[in-house]
Amino acid sequence: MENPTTPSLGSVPEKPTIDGLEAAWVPRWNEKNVYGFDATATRDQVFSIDTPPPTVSGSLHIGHVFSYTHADAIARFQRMRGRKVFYPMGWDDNGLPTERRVENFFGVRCDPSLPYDPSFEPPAKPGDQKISISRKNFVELCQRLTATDEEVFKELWQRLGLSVDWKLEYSTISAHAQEVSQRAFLNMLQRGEVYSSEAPTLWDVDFRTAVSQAELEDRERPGAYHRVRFERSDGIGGIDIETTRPELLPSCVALVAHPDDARYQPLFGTTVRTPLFQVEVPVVAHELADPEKGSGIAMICTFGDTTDVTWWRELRLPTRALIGRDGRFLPSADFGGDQWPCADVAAANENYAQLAGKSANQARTAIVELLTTSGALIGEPRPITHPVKFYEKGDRPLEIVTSRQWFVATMPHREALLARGEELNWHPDFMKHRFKSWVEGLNGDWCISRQRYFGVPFPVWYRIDGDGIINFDEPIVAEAASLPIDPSSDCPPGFAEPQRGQAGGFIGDPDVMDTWATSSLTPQIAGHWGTDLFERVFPMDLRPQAHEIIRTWLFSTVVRSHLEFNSLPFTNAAISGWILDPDRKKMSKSVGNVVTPMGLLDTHGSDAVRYWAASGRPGTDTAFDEAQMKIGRRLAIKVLNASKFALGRLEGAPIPGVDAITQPLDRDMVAALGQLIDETTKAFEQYDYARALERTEQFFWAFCDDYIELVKIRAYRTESPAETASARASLALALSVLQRLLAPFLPFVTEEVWSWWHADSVHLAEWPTRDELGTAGDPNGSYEAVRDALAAVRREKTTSKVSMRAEVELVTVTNDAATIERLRRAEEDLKDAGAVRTVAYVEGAANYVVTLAPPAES
RNA sequence: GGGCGCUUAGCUCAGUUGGUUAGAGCGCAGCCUUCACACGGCUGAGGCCGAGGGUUCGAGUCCCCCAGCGCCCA
Repeated sequence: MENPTTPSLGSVPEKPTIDGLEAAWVPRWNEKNVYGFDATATRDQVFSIDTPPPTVSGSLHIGHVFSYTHADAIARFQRMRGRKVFYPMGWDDNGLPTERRVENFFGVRCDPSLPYDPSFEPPAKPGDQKISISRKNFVELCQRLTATDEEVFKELWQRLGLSVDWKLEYSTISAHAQEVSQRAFLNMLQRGEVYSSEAPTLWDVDFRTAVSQAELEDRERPGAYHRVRFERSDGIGGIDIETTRPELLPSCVALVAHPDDARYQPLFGTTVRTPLFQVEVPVVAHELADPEKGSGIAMICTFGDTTDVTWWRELRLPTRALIGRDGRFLPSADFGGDQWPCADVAAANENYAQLAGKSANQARTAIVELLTTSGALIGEPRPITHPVKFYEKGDRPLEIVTSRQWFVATMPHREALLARGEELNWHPDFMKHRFKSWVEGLNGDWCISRQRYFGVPFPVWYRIDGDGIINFDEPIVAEAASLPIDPSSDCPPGFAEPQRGQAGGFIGDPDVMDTWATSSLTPQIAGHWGTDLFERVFPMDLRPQAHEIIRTWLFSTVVRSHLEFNSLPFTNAAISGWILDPDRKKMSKSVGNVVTPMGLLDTHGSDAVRYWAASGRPGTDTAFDEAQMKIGRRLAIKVLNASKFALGRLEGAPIPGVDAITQPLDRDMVAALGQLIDETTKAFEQYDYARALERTEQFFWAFCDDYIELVKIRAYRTESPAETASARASLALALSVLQRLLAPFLPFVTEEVWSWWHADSVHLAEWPTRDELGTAGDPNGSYEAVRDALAAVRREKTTSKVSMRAEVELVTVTNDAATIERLRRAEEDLKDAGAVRTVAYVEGAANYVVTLAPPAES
């Protein structure tokens, strides 16, 4: 390595401190465009990162700091290796979380039927009663709030030291992101990969929107098995079924048992009558029926759960849906209609009247009463606890409601998607199983439409025929050049605004896209799909993210890229773990709210918090541990002090090159340094930042505690120029290498100390290589042998309760010949570091006898 | 029910193709008012590597089985 500089330490503070380094360096990095992407770089020179866009309406928690630090360490490593790093930051502002926050923050509610009010201003303080506003007004408030959220997030990210190129900032609600979303949607439509259909869909009755399988979660809820008797149509006996949802009895379309179930085999093909409603339903066979569950025979209703939907579809059963979009039973049912044969319509309607307008819970109470009275309820309901499907952000169990939705046809591509999962490099590798089991468990196409307001609209309209019937099958698509459009305010080609909603006219698609339908396009959005830039960054090199969104973000991105480009969207996925409470439980809200990321950065310093984060191994859940941050802080301070001291030894004269490294101790230390470079480089190449940090840290402390101590006097000594030069060259080399190896983890303190002897940023310096060591490295065992002897001297001083500066009269080293030779060649260093006067050597089993000098007369 | 991961010192964790007396940090104890660092330094005491079985000259490391914890999927 060349060291043309003569350190001039005029800029080194007398008492250096790590406090305030963030405030000093963030603006300078911005000014000097240290992290700017070189948009002229060719694809092979680029390292591109598909940064997760955080949901801005949520607050950033410590888990974000954790995983974003991991990605940043990798970005910094790649940048120092000479790659042109494409590291954007996006904001995910679409979707329900933002809507909810806007409703609460401003005290408003969206009513799409209202006209836009350009002069609307929300009240200074939200009132008890929410104000209804138009969709456009609502969206404006969403944008206003997310804009301020984004500023707060950006400040935190900069403070944390993320080496993002802020010129590449994007948001998922921007016109650009909308344009990309709509274009990608239209491409899929053209290729037949997306379709709309009136079908049973998972439905949240509070948000009144469809949700997708990826947004489900099971929650254990109390319920009860109700044993209900159906009378056989032939009049010879009844069949008892068990159900947790007796209120769906009027929606019953069949009974089902396993085809191999001998108890029910004779009944397949026969019919039974539902109690209370006297509807004749068949007894059918299907393998999904569980003989172990309840009485082994179940009622199929349209629709109680997703299994009902499967049975309904595969067995071609009629539809008798009775739950509305508000989760309440419809006002009436068509008993006796074409699809609804009924032996006693009057009784059925009378009983149904007890359910009409009620919620599921209320209806359950009512029907249990009716069943009890009629004698069809056998025994008492048996309480159980069972998993119930919820929308992850919802408070009431999901219903299944038939509605028109847009779907991406994922099911035909399952095998191909599984192959994509295999093709992707997962870090750690075992995370691939999450993807695999998710794809294998898919039970339907991906529903991407949401009946919400704040999101990307579908760029289509529908013709209304002369009779006022909407033709959903042949949507009018927006012209590519016009994107992005909002079909609720923009007019389709060939129509005029007055024709909206009129017979013979058109109507816009009312829905918005699922948030994942947009964020699955982050490579296209960030990389400006369609421009020259995209070719330079796609497929991305790295997707860093947490494991909880493998089934959503990672999966959906793979789907979109597979369909659009027939490739993976990124070649590597680095999956971060979760932050757990110190008691190993999932981080609780209460703790997360008390311990804000910004507060931690204030208390410990950004480098310290990053140190804690980078200590968490890839994919491993990590305990929230402020003690670890204190250790990181200590390391940062040590970097500061050790650098100051070492540079002080180098001051005043040119630093010799590596050819000057001639002393065995120095050459052995440099050999170890070379090994460290190999190890950390390899670890980083495998995305194992934690190992790189651990090894570097370990080396660094030994370097400070032992090597600097051993050579600090020699580096000053003038009577033996070669030995002095060797010490000075080695110190400079090791210091330079260590500062650079630590730079991805401790960007602030390393930049500070680097600036004391370099003009350019350490973050643009070259990642250390063995080449720069020249032939200086020579693994000869001296470093370890001398450290061992020094430890023996220190041990004696400690047990004798004297200062480390106390003089030692004699050290008698007993050891094998080779070790003795190593020590002999570094004897002066040992004497310097241990204040030793004489060293004697004896061959034999390893032992040190340290004789302290009598205390000096004072 | 299927799958994945974890179980090593009081705590948090390393331990990369199996190789001599198992490592680090924190904490703890003791010492050192040291001229880079008291936001420090030095030294030390702590472990039959979750249980059982197997392969091997040799197992924390490989195989089988069991248990506990966590997560993913159904």
